[in-house]
Amino acid sequence: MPKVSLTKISEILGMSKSTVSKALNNYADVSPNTRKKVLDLAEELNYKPNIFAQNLRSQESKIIGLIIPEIVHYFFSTIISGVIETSETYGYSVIVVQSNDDYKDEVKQLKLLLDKNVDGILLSLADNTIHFSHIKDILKEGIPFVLYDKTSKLIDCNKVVIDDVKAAQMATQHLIDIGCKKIAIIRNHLKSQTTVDRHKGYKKALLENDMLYDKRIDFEGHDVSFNTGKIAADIICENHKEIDGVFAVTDLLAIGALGSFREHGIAVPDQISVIGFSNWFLSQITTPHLSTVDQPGFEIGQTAFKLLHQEIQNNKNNIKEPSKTVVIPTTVISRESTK
Amino acid sequence: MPKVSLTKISEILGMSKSTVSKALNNYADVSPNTRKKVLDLAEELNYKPNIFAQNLRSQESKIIGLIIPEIVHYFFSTIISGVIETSETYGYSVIVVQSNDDYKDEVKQLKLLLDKNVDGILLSLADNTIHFSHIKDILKEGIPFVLYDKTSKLIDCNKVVIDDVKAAQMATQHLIDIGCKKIAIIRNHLKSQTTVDRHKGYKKALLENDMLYDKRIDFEGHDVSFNTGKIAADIICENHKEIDGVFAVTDLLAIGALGSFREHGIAVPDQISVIGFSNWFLSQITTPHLSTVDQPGFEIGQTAFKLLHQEIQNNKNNIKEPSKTVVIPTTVISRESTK
DNA sequence: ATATCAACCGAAAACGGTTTCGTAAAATTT
DNA sequence: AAATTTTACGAAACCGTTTTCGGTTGATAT
Repeated sequence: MPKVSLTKISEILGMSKSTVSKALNNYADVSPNTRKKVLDLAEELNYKPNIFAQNLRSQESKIIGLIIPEIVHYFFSTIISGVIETSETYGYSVIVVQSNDDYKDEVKQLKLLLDKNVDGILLSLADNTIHFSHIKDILKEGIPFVLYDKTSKLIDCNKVVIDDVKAAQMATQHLIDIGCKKIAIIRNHLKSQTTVDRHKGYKKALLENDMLYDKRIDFEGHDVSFNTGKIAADIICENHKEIDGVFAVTDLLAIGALGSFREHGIAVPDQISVIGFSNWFLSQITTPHLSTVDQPGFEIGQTAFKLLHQEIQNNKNNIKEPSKTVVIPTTVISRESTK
Repeated sequence: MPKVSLTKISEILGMSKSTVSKALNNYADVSPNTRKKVLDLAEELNYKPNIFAQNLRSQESKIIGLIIPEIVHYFFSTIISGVIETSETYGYSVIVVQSNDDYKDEVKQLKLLLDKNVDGILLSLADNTIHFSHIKDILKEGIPFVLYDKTSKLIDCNKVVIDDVKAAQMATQHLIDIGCKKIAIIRNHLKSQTTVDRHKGYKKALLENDMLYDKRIDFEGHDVSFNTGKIAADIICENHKEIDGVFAVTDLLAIGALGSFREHGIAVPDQISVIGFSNWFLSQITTPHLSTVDQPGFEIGQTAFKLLHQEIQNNKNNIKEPSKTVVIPTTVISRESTK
């Protein structure tokens, strides 16, 4: 079955490509009569415009690129979902690639997307990205670009983030509000910016409530896994009977701690309250259900796309706007693990 | 900064586009001398071929479409990951769209991808898809297409699936092997094909071990959620003390059951063994860790892409191959919840 | 000296649309 | 009846690349 092109239609109808094109695109200078003839035949032959030709002409693909650290990750998958659903309503599609939270891959994927001539790019920085020339290059070229979630002050572009400091502070404040007197933090190293910020928020809450920051109950693991949370909580059970509240910088750490407490026969929340961070799906199905901070991935993705789309429009109209950073609000979700 | 095209390079160098193009594409009929001049200037001007023009010429985009029922879903996200990683090594990108497990959306997204002129499509059928004309149409057009996970015998195309019957049988057999005498099943309605098959596998295992299928301990909920699992297990605790094994057709159902058993003070696995299905991430971090059936999403995605790629190649070479169905093997993962 | 052949290059068509601009015919105004 | 405007259409350029098909050199073989 031969593809039916605009040219073919024009030949059949004995008119020029121009007229056919105009008829199909609702131009004013085509008579109702010919318009009908064109539309009818197009319908009959099931004509679909060749998008490659349209892309070439318009120099745009209506496709954007999304670089995500990890696809198999609850929080990030909600972001993907937010980006994809929103972009669809604007007539855009999304090519998704993965950086594996690695600088090398990030650079590679960025280049790959540029080679595909996407209309814009959404990126969350890999953990170990400390040089930004690859990003500054594309900003210099004027390619629409927005950073989401993991960003850097050293890059001047549109961003959408959450306020990790404030969110962590609210989580800690929640523990204080329900009566905790000695609150530990479980976290990973301070090379991750989010961890730095959440750590800061934790200390800020303590300070504002005239509680002392105690280095001995600041548990630093080498990652944010279930096991790391478990190990930290093991130490709490053995050496720190005075602790009655735990703020874990991720839900996974918190759930690991929950497991340890159960094994040690320590009742949550009666003896110790636990709050996590991110509101992963699984925090709803632990026993007890985990209190946490909702980090609205869908909304982050949605907002990121909208910013990008705005940039794309501005680009077309030669408008330059100063960069802005949108902060998506977070909320503390109180469930069974805090009381 | 104006985009630098092949034409521009040819003008600067005072030669034809043809020669420049050939130099860049390693054609034999260009002298080492001119080749060097072209390559040097292209390098200097940071020339990037315009992919829109290449697409138009070659009539291919090196992009495939992936239609997934739900993005925010552990199993499906592993499939996405498998498709994306594999396609990358073949030089393809992936546009991801979501059907929300709904027929209407499936049709819409399929059309959307076709309009984008993707080189091929990967699809998992929505639960309520019972007419297949939208799919048969694109098969008729010869567009490379493969079904993964949820498929239908009524569609003649390449497929990649798991053997749900066999997997469920193995899961049940595992319970029997460890000594369970009375095994319940927790599932949703039989409108879902996967549920039908897993149900079948459960009964098959019972039959082969001369155990009676008992309708009263075949628990049908209206979905496969945590809560449904919990409710079913509540009934088990109250009315069916004889049950010493539970096969849940999803991990979520199993975890709901686990929660109920804990609340009722029933020890898992000492009093009752529980096995789930899918090996979601969260099955590793429950207490006790959940035994389950590994459903290798990454490999499914990987294989699906490879099949699609084969189809694309065959299409180019005008080769027609008969459809085949690849069955990805599943394995029982024995953890703490069965013993 | 001519015929043969390889090496190198370019003109031009092709992919399939969009859009500008010119113009002939028809309709309207003086 | 002449001047003007509107309507409707088409020619052609353009987007940027690939590839076929000749053709012009210069070197080699006869």
